[in-house]
Amino acid sequence: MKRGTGMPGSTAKDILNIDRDSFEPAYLQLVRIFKAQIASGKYRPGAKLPSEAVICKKYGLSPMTVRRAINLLIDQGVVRTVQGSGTFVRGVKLSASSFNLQELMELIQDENGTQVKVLEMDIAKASPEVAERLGLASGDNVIHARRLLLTRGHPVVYHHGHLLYDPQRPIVEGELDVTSLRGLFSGAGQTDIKKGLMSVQAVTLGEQEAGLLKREQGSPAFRLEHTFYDFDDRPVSYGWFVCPADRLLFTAKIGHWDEE
Amino acid sequence: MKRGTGMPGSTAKDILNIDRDSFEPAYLQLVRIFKAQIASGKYRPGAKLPSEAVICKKYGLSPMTVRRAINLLIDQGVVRTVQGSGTFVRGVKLSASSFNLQELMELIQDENGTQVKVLEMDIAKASPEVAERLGLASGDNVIHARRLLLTRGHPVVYHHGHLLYDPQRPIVEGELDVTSLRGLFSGAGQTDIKKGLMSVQAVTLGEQEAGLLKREQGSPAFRLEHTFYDFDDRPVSYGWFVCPADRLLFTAKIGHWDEE
DNA sequence: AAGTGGTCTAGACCACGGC
DNA sequence: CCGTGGTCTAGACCACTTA
Repeated sequence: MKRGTGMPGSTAKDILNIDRDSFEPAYLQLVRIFKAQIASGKYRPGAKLPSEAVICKKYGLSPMTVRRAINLLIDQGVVRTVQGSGTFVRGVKLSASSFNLQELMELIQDENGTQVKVLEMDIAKASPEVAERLGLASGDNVIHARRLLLTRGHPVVYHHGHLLYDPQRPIVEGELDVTSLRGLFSGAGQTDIKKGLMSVQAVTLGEQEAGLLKREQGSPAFRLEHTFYDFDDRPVSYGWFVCPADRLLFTAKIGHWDEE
Repeated sequence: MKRGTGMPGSTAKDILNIDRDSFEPAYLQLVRIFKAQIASGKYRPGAKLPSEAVICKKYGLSPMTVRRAINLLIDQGVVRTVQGSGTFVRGVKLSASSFNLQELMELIQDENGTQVKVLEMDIAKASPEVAERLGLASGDNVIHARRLLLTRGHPVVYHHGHLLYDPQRPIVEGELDVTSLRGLFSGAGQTDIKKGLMSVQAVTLGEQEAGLLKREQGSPAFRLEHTFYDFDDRPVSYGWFVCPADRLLFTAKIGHWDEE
């Protein structure tokens, strides 16, 4: 009676019922069942789901297991619970849209032919703006980096970064070459950075950027600004990525989708 | 011995320990405790947390409660678990950045002085592109809407939308005036829309848009395209919002922050 | 008062990793 | 082998809503 290969005696794909022999945990099966029923229109936004006790009986599960499934549905924004009243299906709300950097990541992690061209990499005096961002005095030394990322020979992202220069500390290792960016995106290694603040802006390309990215001056692009902090809450890295609009797009699904 | 007002005998703010009399559930307290310890640097990225059994003993909690806390930390991207091995603190990864429409929402929901100026609202033949998006034949009727949102008299968002025109069905009610947009953003009402697809692009303003939004032609802006579907999976609404770059910015926090 | 969601217990058995 | 995370049970008590 343990999970393992698949279905023993039950009919092939018995959706809407818990298969105790499935590799898939019962609570996930329950989540799937309710999402399917909502997507099918059986439960419309605003509708009330059966009470937890009823669900327990119907599927032969213990309250904790049912609760776990419902908590997942809540986290995913599918339902809403009101204590003492019931569990209700949520409507679509635009503000629930959540965009991530998946697309940008895939651009950079294109293993086939991503290369980094270092345009500049040296130690320089911080400009007033950079000094403020990094919490330094104007004129302090920072590592200044300008890089161009190319996939299959075509420029796709321009990065301009400023790193804290502190002879004491081993340079925030990684930020200095290709691996660096890959590491930041994939999350490997990284033990010196505690947190970061990111923002996305819409901009038009200046003369220099346009030249580097081989686009028309004034053409639209995303500007992704970042500030990273170490475990002492000191900002250690400030900079931005510029990516032409024709190479990048953020997408999001909202509401009730049958499958991910 | 039940949850209620606050602390009975324990010292004021005994962080790092579970207060059984707090209004805050034990599992949330545990989450807070671990996040604080990680943010403080006690557990660095890559470090291994105590085993669940140890945590149970240390805080006098049952396994399910501890597990629930850890599951939350996993969902929040704070830790990663490896079966048979342990629970480990995750490093910062750029691709975890998640942006939402909070900022845009606040623009529109500025109760003080948001108003909608309807520029156009009529029934027209669908253009080939719109027809394709809405799954219609070119030339079918659609409701065509162009609106300008202003806060305190200043234009901030331009919306261009196309709605399925079907005499059969009560018009996807809401999409037609201010309340509409508010409703979509806040998620009130809405029982006819099942799901939506959104995308964010960087663009430059055309002549007409620039005029309406009182900006320079060619200045940068966000274009937020949307397609909404009903419970029969028919696209019922296609359109886009245009918002000048100087009025909008998407931000995200990644990594380990002490407080939200 | 009855029904609902919310939290929590004290175990159980399993699958997996490393010694 | 033992320790780890992963799932699940069969209840308990509480707070809240509704009538």
